[in-house]
Amino acid sequence: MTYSEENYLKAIYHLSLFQKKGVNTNAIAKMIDSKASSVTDMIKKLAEKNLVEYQKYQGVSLTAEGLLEAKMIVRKHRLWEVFLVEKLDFSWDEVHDVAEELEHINSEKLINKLDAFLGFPTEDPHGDPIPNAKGEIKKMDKKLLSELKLNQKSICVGVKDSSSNFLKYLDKQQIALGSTIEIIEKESFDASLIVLVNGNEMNISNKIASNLYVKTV
Amino acid sequence: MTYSEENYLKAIYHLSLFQKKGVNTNAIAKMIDSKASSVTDMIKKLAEKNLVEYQKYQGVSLTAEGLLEAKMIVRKHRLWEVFLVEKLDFSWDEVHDVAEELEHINSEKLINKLDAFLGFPTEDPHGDPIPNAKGEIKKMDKKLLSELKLNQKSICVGVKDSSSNFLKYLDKQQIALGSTIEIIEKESFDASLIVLVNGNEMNISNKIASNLYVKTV
DNA sequence: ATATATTTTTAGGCAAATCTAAAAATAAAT
DNA sequence: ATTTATTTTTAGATTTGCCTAAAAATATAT
Repeated sequence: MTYSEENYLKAIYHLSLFQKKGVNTNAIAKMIDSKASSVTDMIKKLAEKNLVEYQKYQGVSLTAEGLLEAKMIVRKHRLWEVFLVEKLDFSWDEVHDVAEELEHINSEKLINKLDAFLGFPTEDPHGDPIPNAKGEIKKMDKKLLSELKLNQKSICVGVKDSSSNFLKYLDKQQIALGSTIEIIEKESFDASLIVLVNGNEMNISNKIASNLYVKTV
Repeated sequence: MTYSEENYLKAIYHLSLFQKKGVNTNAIAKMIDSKASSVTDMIKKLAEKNLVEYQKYQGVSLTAEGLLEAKMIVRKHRLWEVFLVEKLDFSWDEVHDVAEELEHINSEKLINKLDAFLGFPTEDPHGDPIPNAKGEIKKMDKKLLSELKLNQKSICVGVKDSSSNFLKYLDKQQIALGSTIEIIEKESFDASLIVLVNGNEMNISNKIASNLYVKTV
Protein backbone atom coordinates (compact mmCIF):
# COMPACT_ATOMS: atom_id res chain seq x y z
CA MET A 1 0.00 0.00 0.00
CA THR A 2 1.16 3.48 -0.75
CA TYR A 3 1.57 6.28 1.75
CA SER A 4 -1.40 8.02 0.17
CA GLU A 5 -3.68 5.00 0.22
CA GLU A 6 -2.91 4.54 3.88
CA ASN A 7 -3.84 8.12 4.63
CA TYR A 8 -7.16 7.72 2.90
CA LEU A 9 -7.96 4.54 4.79
CA LYS A 10 -7.12 6.22 8.05
CA ALA A 11 -9.28 9.22 7.24
CA ILE A 12 -12.22 7.02 6.30
CA TYR A 13 -11.72 5.06 9.49
CA HIS A 14 -11.75 8.13 11.71
CA LEU A 15 -14.75 9.62 9.95
CA SER A 16 -16.72 6.39 10.06
CA LEU A 17 -16.50 6.37 13.86
CA PHE A 18 -18.94 9.28 13.87
CA GLN A 19 -20.87 8.57 10.71
CA LYS A 20 -22.59 5.22 10.62
CA LYS A 21 -23.62 5.55 6.94
CA GLY A 22 -21.14 5.87 4.14
CA VAL A 23 -18.50 8.54 4.63
CA ASN A 24 -18.84 11.64 2.43
CA THR A 25 -16.40 12.46 -0.30
CA ASN A 26 -16.23 16.04 0.87
CA ALA A 27 -15.54 15.12 4.48
CA ILE A 28 -12.61 13.00 3.36
CA ALA A 29 -11.31 15.79 1.15
CA LYS A 30 -11.41 18.18 4.07
CA MET A 31 -9.61 15.77 6.40
CA ILE A 32 -6.93 14.86 3.86
CA ASP A 33 -6.70 18.48 2.79
CA SER A 34 -7.30 17.73 -0.87
CA LYS A 35 -10.13 18.02 -3.36
CA ALA A 36 -13.32 16.03 -3.78
CA SER A 37 -12.28 14.93 -7.25
CA SER A 38 -9.03 13.51 -5.93
CA VAL A 39 -10.98 11.64 -3.30
CA THR A 40 -13.25 10.08 -5.90
CA ASP A 41 -10.20 8.90 -7.82
CA MET A 42 -8.59 7.32 -4.83
CA ILE A 43 -11.79 5.75 -3.59
CA LYS A 44 -12.15 3.94 -6.87
CA LYS A 45 -8.67 2.60 -6.49
CA LEU A 46 -9.34 1.44 -2.95
CA ALA A 47 -12.58 -0.18 -4.08
CA GLU A 48 -10.65 -2.04 -6.80
CA LYS A 49 -8.43 -3.42 -4.07
CA ASN A 50 -11.40 -4.40 -1.95
CA LEU A 51 -10.47 -2.10 0.88
CA VAL A 52 -13.65 -0.03 0.71
CA GLU A 53 -17.24 -0.50 -0.35
CA TYR A 54 -18.23 2.15 -2.79
CA GLN A 55 -21.47 3.10 -4.56
CA LYS A 56 -21.44 6.21 -6.67
CA TYR A 57 -22.88 9.20 -4.86
CA GLN A 58 -23.48 7.10 -1.74
CA GLY A 59 -20.21 7.56 0.10
CA VAL A 60 -17.74 4.88 1.18
CA SER A 61 -17.31 2.46 4.01
CA LEU A 62 -14.42 0.17 4.89
CA THR A 63 -14.54 -3.52 4.11
CA ALA A 64 -13.39 -5.94 6.82
CA GLU A 65 -9.99 -5.97 5.17
CA GLY A 66 -9.87 -2.18 4.90
CA LEU A 67 -10.95 -1.81 8.50
CA LEU A 68 -8.14 -4.04 9.70
CA GLU A 69 -5.61 -2.14 7.62
CA ALA A 70 -6.87 1.14 9.02
CA LYS A 71 -6.67 -0.14 12.56
CA MET A 72 -3.11 -1.28 11.99
CA ILE A 73 -2.17 2.20 10.87
CA VAL A 74 -3.86 3.70 13.93
CA ARG A 75 -2.08 1.10 16.05
CA LYS A 76 1.27 2.15 14.65
CA HIS A 77 0.50 5.84 15.04
CA ARG A 78 -0.46 5.49 18.68
CA LEU A 79 2.34 3.13 19.64
CA TRP A 80 4.86 5.55 18.19
CA GLU A 81 3.22 8.33 20.17
CA VAL A 82 3.69 6.35 23.35
CA PHE A 83 7.31 5.74 22.40
CA LEU A 84 7.95 9.42 21.77
CA VAL A 85 6.45 10.48 25.09
CA GLU A 86 7.65 7.67 27.34
CA LYS A 87 11.09 7.04 25.92
CA LEU A 88 12.13 10.19 24.12
CA ASP A 89 10.56 12.78 26.41
CA PHE A 90 8.32 14.43 23.88
CA SER A 91 5.39 16.30 25.34
CA TRP A 92 1.91 15.18 24.36
CA ASP A 93 1.36 18.16 22.10
CA GLU A 94 4.48 17.44 20.02
CA VAL A 95 3.97 13.86 18.98
CA HIS A 96 1.29 14.00 16.34
CA ASP A 97 3.23 15.16 13.29
CA VAL A 98 6.13 12.79 13.81
CA ALA A 99 3.78 9.86 14.45
CA GLU A 100 2.02 10.81 11.24
CA GLU A 101 5.21 9.87 9.42
CA LEU A 102 6.21 6.91 11.55
CA GLU A 103 2.83 5.24 11.12
CA HIS A 104 3.73 4.40 7.52
CA ILE A 105 6.80 2.37 8.36
CA ASN A 106 6.06 -1.07 7.18
CA SER A 107 7.30 -3.91 9.36
CA GLU A 108 5.15 -6.17 11.46
CA LYS A 109 8.14 -7.30 13.40
CA LEU A 110 9.06 -3.72 14.20
CA ILE A 111 5.67 -2.77 15.46
CA ASN A 112 5.17 -5.88 17.55
CA LYS A 113 8.62 -5.57 19.10
CA LEU A 114 7.92 -1.92 19.80
CA ASP A 115 4.62 -2.87 21.40
CA ALA A 116 6.43 -5.30 23.70
CA PHE A 117 9.19 -2.78 24.45
CA LEU A 118 6.54 -0.32 25.60
CA GLY A 119 4.80 -2.94 27.73
CA PHE A 120 1.74 -3.42 25.52
CA PRO A 121 0.10 -0.09 26.27
CA THR A 122 -3.64 0.14 25.69
CA GLU A 123 -3.85 3.91 25.39
CA ASP A 124 -1.80 6.60 23.72
CA PRO A 125 -0.66 9.81 25.44
CA HIS A 126 -4.02 11.45 24.71
CA GLY A 127 -6.03 8.60 26.17
CA ASP A 128 -7.02 7.14 22.80
CA PRO A 129 -7.14 3.35 22.61
CA ILE A 130 -4.40 1.40 20.86
CA PRO A 131 -5.63 -1.55 18.77
CA ASN A 132 -3.73 -4.75 19.60
CA ALA A 133 -1.99 -6.91 17.00
CA LYS A 134 -5.32 -8.47 16.03
CA GLY A 135 -7.00 -5.11 15.67
CA GLU A 136 -9.00 -5.47 18.85
CA ILE A 137 -9.74 -2.27 20.71
CA LYS A 138 -10.37 -2.23 24.43
CA LYS A 139 -12.95 0.41 24.87
CA MET A 140 -13.12 2.36 28.06
CA ASP A 141 -16.29 3.79 29.46
CA LYS A 142 -15.35 7.40 29.55
CA LYS A 143 -17.57 10.44 29.46
CA LEU A 144 -17.05 14.11 28.81
CA LEU A 145 -16.36 16.20 31.89
CA SER A 146 -19.29 18.37 30.81
CA GLU A 147 -21.58 15.39 31.38
CA LEU A 148 -20.27 14.55 34.83
CA LYS A 149 -22.62 14.88 37.81
CA LEU A 150 -21.96 17.31 40.62
CA ASN A 151 -19.68 15.98 43.35
CA GLN A 152 -18.94 12.83 41.41
CA LYS A 153 -15.25 11.98 41.74
CA SER A 154 -13.52 11.13 38.47
CA ILE A 155 -10.13 10.91 36.84
CA CYS A 156 -9.06 12.40 33.57
CA VAL A 157 -8.59 9.68 30.98
CA GLY A 158 -8.39 11.45 27.66
CA VAL A 159 -8.99 14.42 25.42
CA LYS A 160 -11.44 14.80 22.60
CA ASP A 161 -9.59 17.64 20.92
CA SER A 162 -5.91 16.82 20.76
CA SER A 163 -4.75 20.02 19.14
CA SER A 164 -1.48 21.41 20.36
CA ASN A 165 -3.30 24.49 21.60
CA PHE A 166 -5.64 22.63 23.87
CA LEU A 167 -2.95 20.31 25.18
CA LYS A 168 -0.71 23.21 26.07
CA TYR A 169 -3.60 24.83 27.92
CA LEU A 170 -4.04 21.67 29.96
CA ASP A 171 -0.33 21.57 30.75
CA LYS A 172 -0.52 25.13 31.99
CA GLN A 173 -3.49 24.28 34.21
CA GLN A 174 -1.67 21.17 35.38
CA ILE A 175 -4.38 18.90 34.11
CA ALA A 176 -3.01 15.59 32.86
CA LEU A 177 -4.17 12.04 32.29
CA GLY A 178 -4.69 10.58 35.75
CA SER A 179 -5.59 13.88 37.40
CA THR A 180 -8.54 13.57 39.78
CA ILE A 181 -11.43 15.82 38.85
CA GLU A 182 -14.62 16.67 40.69
CA ILE A 183 -17.23 19.27 39.85
CA ILE A 184 -18.17 21.30 42.89
CA GLU A 185 -20.34 23.90 41.20
CA LYS A 186 -22.02 24.41 37.85
CA GLU A 187 -22.69 27.91 36.60
CA SER A 188 -25.89 27.70 34.59
CA PHE A 189 -25.41 31.05 32.84
CA ASP A 190 -22.41 30.05 30.70
CA ALA A 191 -22.21 26.36 31.62
CA SER A 192 -18.80 26.89 33.14
CA LEU A 193 -17.69 24.74 36.06
CA ILE A 194 -15.86 25.12 39.30
CA VAL A 195 -13.85 21.97 39.73
CA LEU A 196 -11.29 20.40 41.98
CA VAL A 197 -8.30 19.17 39.96
CA ASN A 198 -5.99 17.15 42.18
CA GLY A 199 -7.59 19.01 45.05
CA ASN A 200 -7.04 22.49 43.60
CA GLU A 201 -10.08 24.58 42.89
CA MET A 202 -10.31 26.11 39.45
CA ASN A 203 -12.74 27.51 36.95
CA ILE A 204 -13.24 25.73 33.66
CA SER A 205 -15.22 26.87 30.63
CA ASN A 206 -17.79 24.69 28.97
CA LYS A 207 -15.62 24.39 25.91
CA ILE A 208 -12.82 22.89 27.97
CA ALA A 209 -15.18 20.58 29.82
CA SER A 210 -16.61 19.40 26.50
CA ASN A 211 -13.19 18.26 25.34
CA LEU A 212 -11.97 16.41 28.40
CA TYR A 213 -12.82 12.76 28.98
CA VAL A 214 -13.14 11.47 32.52
CA LYS A 215 -13.90 8.13 34.13
CA THR A 216 -15.94 8.02 37.31
CA VAL A 217 -14.35 6.29 40.26
CA MET B 1 13.46 16.68 0.05
CA THR B 2 11.67 13.72 -1.40
CA TYR B 3 12.25 10.12 -0.45
CA SER B 4 13.76 9.54 -3.86
CA GLU B 5 16.11 12.50 -3.74
CA GLU B 6 17.37 11.30 -0.37
CA ASN B 7 18.09 7.87 -1.76
CA TYR B 8 20.11 9.32 -4.59
CA LEU B 9 22.14 11.49 -2.25
CA LYS B 10 22.84 8.53 -0.05
CA ALA B 11 23.91 6.40 -3.00
CA ILE B 12 26.22 9.11 -4.29
CA TYR B 13 27.67 9.49 -0.80
CA HIS B 14 28.42 5.80 -0.41
CA LEU B 15 29.91 5.54 -3.89
CA SER B 16 32.07 8.62 -3.44
CA LEU B 17 33.79 7.04 -0.45
CA PHE B 18 35.50 4.68 -2.88
CA GLN B 19 35.67 6.86 -5.94
CA LYS B 20 37.48 10.12 -5.51
CA LYS B 21 36.47 11.46 -8.94
CA GLY B 22 32.89 12.04 -9.97
CA VAL B 23 30.56 9.15 -9.36
CA ASN B 24 29.37 7.29 -12.47
CA THR B 25 25.80 7.42 -13.64
CA ASN B 26 25.81 3.67 -14.15
CA ALA B 27 27.14 2.94 -10.68
CA ILE B 28 24.35 4.97 -9.17
CA ALA B 29 21.78 3.23 -11.33
CA LYS B 30 23.02 -0.13 -10.13
CA MET B 31 22.98 0.88 -6.48
CA ILE B 32 19.52 2.45 -6.66
CA ASP B 33 18.33 -0.40 -8.85
CA SER B 34 17.09 1.85 -11.61
CA LYS B 35 18.22 2.91 -15.06
CA ALA B 36 20.98 5.26 -16.18
CA SER B 37 18.47 7.56 -17.84
CA SER B 38 16.54 7.94 -14.60
CA VAL B 39 19.76 8.77 -12.82
CA THR B 40 20.59 11.50 -15.31
CA ASP B 41 17.17 13.05 -14.76
CA MET B 42 17.50 13.04 -11.01
CA ILE B 43 21.05 14.31 -11.04
CA LYS B 44 19.94 17.33 -12.98
CA LYS B 45 17.32 18.00 -10.37
CA LEU B 46 19.81 17.67 -7.53
CA ALA B 47 22.23 19.96 -9.36
CA GLU B 48 19.42 22.53 -9.67
CA LYS B 49 19.08 22.40 -5.92
CA ASN B 50 22.81 22.75 -5.39
CA LEU B 51 23.14 19.40 -3.73
CA VAL B 52 25.51 17.96 -6.33
CA GLU B 53 28.11 19.23 -8.74
CA TYR B 54 27.39 17.96 -12.21
CA GLN B 55 29.12 18.20 -15.58
CA LYS B 56 27.63 16.27 -18.45
CA TYR B 57 29.42 12.97 -19.05
CA GLN B 58 31.78 13.65 -16.13
CA GLY B 59 29.89 12.11 -13.25
CA VAL B 60 28.65 13.79 -10.05
CA SER B 61 30.00 14.74 -6.69
CA LEU B 62 28.27 16.12 -3.62
CA THR B 63 28.42 19.79 -2.76
CA ALA B 64 29.09 20.71 0.88
CA GLU B 65 25.36 21.02 1.35
CA GLY B 66 24.65 17.71 -0.33
CA LEU B 67 27.34 16.00 1.70
CA LEU B 68 25.81 17.19 4.95
CA GLU B 69 22.35 16.04 3.86
CA ALA B 70 23.75 12.65 2.92
CA LYS B 71 25.52 12.32 6.25
CA MET B 72 22.31 13.17 8.09
CA ILE B 73 20.52 10.38 6.27
CA VAL B 74 23.31 7.96 7.09
CA ARG B 75 23.18 9.19 10.70
CA LYS B 76 19.49 8.44 10.89
CA HIS B 77 19.88 5.06 9.26
CA ARG B 78 22.58 3.95 11.66
CA LEU B 79 20.97 5.34 14.79
CA TRP B 80 17.79 3.46 13.96
CA GLU B 81 19.84 0.33 13.45
CA VAL B 82 21.29 0.72 16.92
CA PHE B 83 17.79 1.23 18.29
CA LEU B 84 16.48 -1.89 16.59
CA VAL B 85 19.30 -4.05 17.88
CA GLU B 86 19.77 -2.61 21.35
CA LYS B 87 16.19 -1.88 22.30
CA LEU B 88 14.01 -4.08 20.15
CA ASP B 89 16.19 -7.18 20.00
CA PHE B 90 16.61 -7.32 16.27
CA SER B 91 19.62 -9.27 15.08
CA TRP B 92 22.22 -7.43 13.05
CA ASP B 93 21.17 -9.09 9.82
CA GLU B 94 17.55 -7.94 10.15
CA VAL B 95 17.93 -4.22 10.61
CA HIS B 96 18.85 -2.91 7.21
CA ASP B 97 15.52 -2.91 5.41
CA VAL B 98 13.60 -1.33 8.26
CA ALA B 99 16.29 1.30 8.78
CA GLU B 100 16.06 2.00 5.07
CA GLU B 101 12.53 3.23 5.72
CA LEU B 102 13.13 4.89 9.07
CA GLU B 103 16.00 6.97 7.73
CA HIS B 104 13.52 9.10 5.82
CA ILE B 105 11.56 10.23 8.84
CA ASN B 106 11.99 13.91 9.03
CA SER B 107 12.40 15.39 12.51
CA GLU B 108 15.55 16.79 13.93
CA LYS B 109 14.13 16.63 17.40
CA LEU B 110 13.31 12.98 16.97
CA ILE B 111 16.74 11.99 15.80
CA ASN B 112 18.59 13.96 18.43
CA LYS B 113 16.38 12.61 21.22
CA LEU B 114 16.89 9.13 19.85
CA ASP B 115 20.63 9.71 19.79
CA ALA B 116 20.55 10.70 23.46
CA PHE B 117 18.27 7.79 24.36
CA LEU B 118 20.81 5.42 22.85
CA GLY B 119 23.70 7.10 24.69
CA PHE B 120 25.25 8.83 21.67
CA PRO B 121 26.62 5.71 20.01
CA THR B 122 29.51 6.18 17.57
CA GLU B 123 29.07 2.94 15.65
CA ASP B 124 26.14 1.00 14.31
CA PRO B 125 25.64 -2.75 14.84
CA HIS B 126 27.92 -3.53 11.89
CA GLY B 127 30.74 -1.35 13.18
CA ASP B 128 30.07 1.50 10.76
CA PRO B 129 30.56 5.01 12.14
CA ILE B 130 27.56 7.18 13.02
CA PRO B 131 27.92 10.86 12.06
CA ASN B 132 27.10 13.16 14.97
CA ALA B 133 24.57 15.99 14.80
CA LYS B 134 27.12 18.19 13.05
CA GLY B 135 27.97 15.51 10.51
CA GLU B 136 31.33 14.73 12.05
CA ILE B 137 32.49 11.15 11.75
CA LYS B 138 34.90 9.65 14.20
CA LYS B 139 37.00 7.38 12.10
CA MET B 140 38.51 4.32 13.61
CA ASP B 141 41.75 2.83 12.44
CA LYS B 142 40.55 -0.56 11.45
CA LYS B 143 41.99 -2.97 8.93
CA LEU B 144 40.74 -6.06 7.18
CA LEU B 145 41.46 -9.31 8.94
CA SER B 146 43.11 -10.45 5.72
CA GLU B 147 45.74 -7.74 6.24
CA LEU B 148 46.48 -8.61 9.86
CA LYS B 149 49.94 -9.92 10.74
CA LEU B 150 50.51 -13.37 12.14
CA ASN B 151 50.14 -13.60 15.91
CA GLN B 152 48.92 -10.04 16.17
CA LYS B 153 46.04 -9.85 18.66
CA SER B 154 43.01 -7.93 17.47
CA ILE B 155 39.32 -7.44 18.09
CA CYS B 156 36.58 -7.51 15.55
CA VAL B 157 35.19 -4.00 14.99
CA GLY B 158 33.11 -4.23 11.85
CA VAL B 159 32.13 -5.87 8.61
CA LYS B 160 32.72 -4.71 5.08
CA ASP B 161 29.93 -6.77 3.55
CA SER B 162 26.81 -6.43 5.67
CA SER B 163 24.61 -8.75 3.69
CA SER B 164 22.28 -10.91 5.68
CA ASN B 165 24.06 -13.98 4.37
CA PHE B 166 27.44 -12.98 5.67
CA LEU B 167 26.12 -11.78 9.02
CA LYS B 168 24.30 -15.05 9.58
CA TYR B 169 27.48 -16.93 8.81
CA LEU B 170 29.29 -14.91 11.46
CA ASP B 171 26.55 -15.60 13.98
CA LYS B 172 26.88 -19.30 13.28
CA GLN B 173 30.64 -19.12 13.82
CA GLN B 174 30.08 -17.03 16.93
CA ILE B 175 32.04 -14.14 15.56
CA ALA B 176 30.67 -10.81 16.72
CA LEU B 177 31.81 -7.23 17.22
CA GLY B 178 34.18 -7.33 20.17
CA SER B 179 35.36 -10.90 19.55
CA THR B 180 39.12 -11.27 19.95
CA ILE B 181 40.83 -12.54 16.82
CA GLU B 182 44.37 -13.71 16.21
CA ILE B 183 45.83 -15.37 13.14
CA ILE B 184 47.93 -18.36 14.07
CA GLU B 185 48.57 -19.70 10.59
CA LYS B 186 48.25 -18.53 7.02
CA GLU B 187 47.73 -21.04 4.25
CA SER B 188 49.45 -19.62 1.22
CA PHE B 189 47.72 -21.91 -1.29
CA ASP B 190 44.22 -20.45 -0.92
CA ALA B 191 45.00 -17.57 1.43
CA SER B 192 42.80 -19.12 4.09
CA LEU B 193 43.60 -18.58 7.74
CA ILE B 194 43.64 -20.52 10.92
CA VAL B 195 42.55 -18.13 13.63
CA LEU B 196 41.70 -18.00 17.28
CA VAL B 197 38.31 -16.39 17.82
CA ASN B 198 37.72 -15.80 21.50
CA GLY B 199 40.29 -18.52 22.04
CA ASN B 200 38.62 -21.06 19.76
CA GLU B 201 40.60 -22.28 16.80
CA MET B 202 38.87 -22.14 13.47
CA ASN B 203 39.50 -22.03 9.76
CA ILE B 204 38.49 -18.98 7.79
CA SER B 205 38.49 -18.49 4.03
CA ASN B 206 40.11 -15.49 2.42
CA LYS B 207 36.75 -14.20 1.36
CA ILE B 208 35.59 -14.06 4.96
CA ALA B 209 38.85 -12.50 6.12
CA SER B 210 38.52 -9.85 3.42
CA ASN B 211 35.18 -8.75 4.78
CA LEU B 212 35.92 -8.54 8.48
CA TYR B 213 37.40 -5.43 10.04
CA VAL B 214 39.63 -5.72 13.07
CA LYS B 215 41.52 -3.34 15.29
CA THR B 216 44.89 -4.36 16.67
CA VAL B 217 45.25 -4.28 20.44
C1' DA C 1 -43.36 20.02 -7.35
C1' DT C 2 -40.25 22.74 -9.20
C1' DA C 3 -36.34 25.63 -8.74
C1' DT C 4 -32.07 26.30 -6.35
C1' DA C 5 -28.11 24.83 -3.99
C1' DT C 6 -24.89 21.43 -2.81
C1' DT C 7 -22.32 17.38 -3.52
C1' DT C 8 -20.16 14.16 -6.37
C1' DT C 9 -18.38 12.57 -10.50
C1' DT C 10 -16.27 12.93 -15.08
C1' DA C 11 -13.09 14.81 -18.40
C1' DG C 12 -8.89 16.52 -19.41
C1' DG C 13 -4.30 18.12 -17.71
C1' DC C 14 -0.06 18.57 -14.92
C1' DA C 15 4.23 17.30 -12.31
C1' DA C 16 7.27 13.74 -10.43
C1' DA C 17 9.73 9.72 -11.13
C1' DT C 18 10.33 6.21 -13.77
C1' DC C 19 11.01 3.54 -18.25
C1' DT C 20 12.59 2.12 -23.42
C1' DA C 21 14.88 3.15 -27.48
C1' DA C 22 17.74 6.02 -30.11
C1' DA C 23 21.43 9.44 -30.40
C1' DA C 24 25.63 11.51 -28.72
C1' DA C 25 29.87 11.48 -26.25
C1' DT C 26 33.66 9.15 -24.29
C1' DA C 27 36.74 5.16 -23.64
C1' DA C 28 39.08 1.04 -25.33
C1' DA C 29 41.23 -1.77 -28.77
C1' DT C 30 43.41 -2.99 -32.78
C1' DA D 1 44.08 6.93 -35.75
C1' DT D 2 40.14 4.59 -36.81
C1' DT D 3 36.99 1.45 -35.52
C1' DT D 4 34.41 -0.73 -31.91
C1' DA D 5 32.45 -0.85 -27.49
C1' DT D 6 30.72 1.36 -23.53
C1' DT D 7 28.65 4.98 -21.10
C1' DT D 8 25.72 8.80 -20.84
C1' DT D 9 22.24 11.71 -22.41
C1' DT D 10 18.02 12.93 -24.93
C1' DA D 11 13.40 12.16 -26.64
C1' DG D 12 9.14 10.45 -25.97
C1' DA D 13 5.85 7.40 -22.98
C1' DT D 14 3.83 5.71 -18.82
C1' DT D 15 2.00 5.66 -14.05
C1' DT D 16 0.54 7.79 -9.79
C1' DG D 17 -1.61 11.23 -7.40
C1' DC D 18 -3.22 15.36 -7.73
C1' DC D 19 -5.65 19.48 -9.85
C1' DT D 20 -9.54 22.68 -12.33
C1' DA D 21 -13.68 23.16 -14.64
C1' DA D 22 -17.84 21.34 -16.32
C1' DA D 23 -21.51 17.96 -16.06
C1' DA D 24 -24.45 14.93 -13.45
C1' DA D 25 -26.74 13.46 -9.40
C1' DT D 26 -28.69 14.35 -5.05
C1' DA D 27 -30.46 17.30 -1.39
C1' DT D 28 -32.89 21.52 0.13
C1' DA D 29 -36.16 25.15 0.03
C1' DT D 30 -39.88 27.62 -1.34
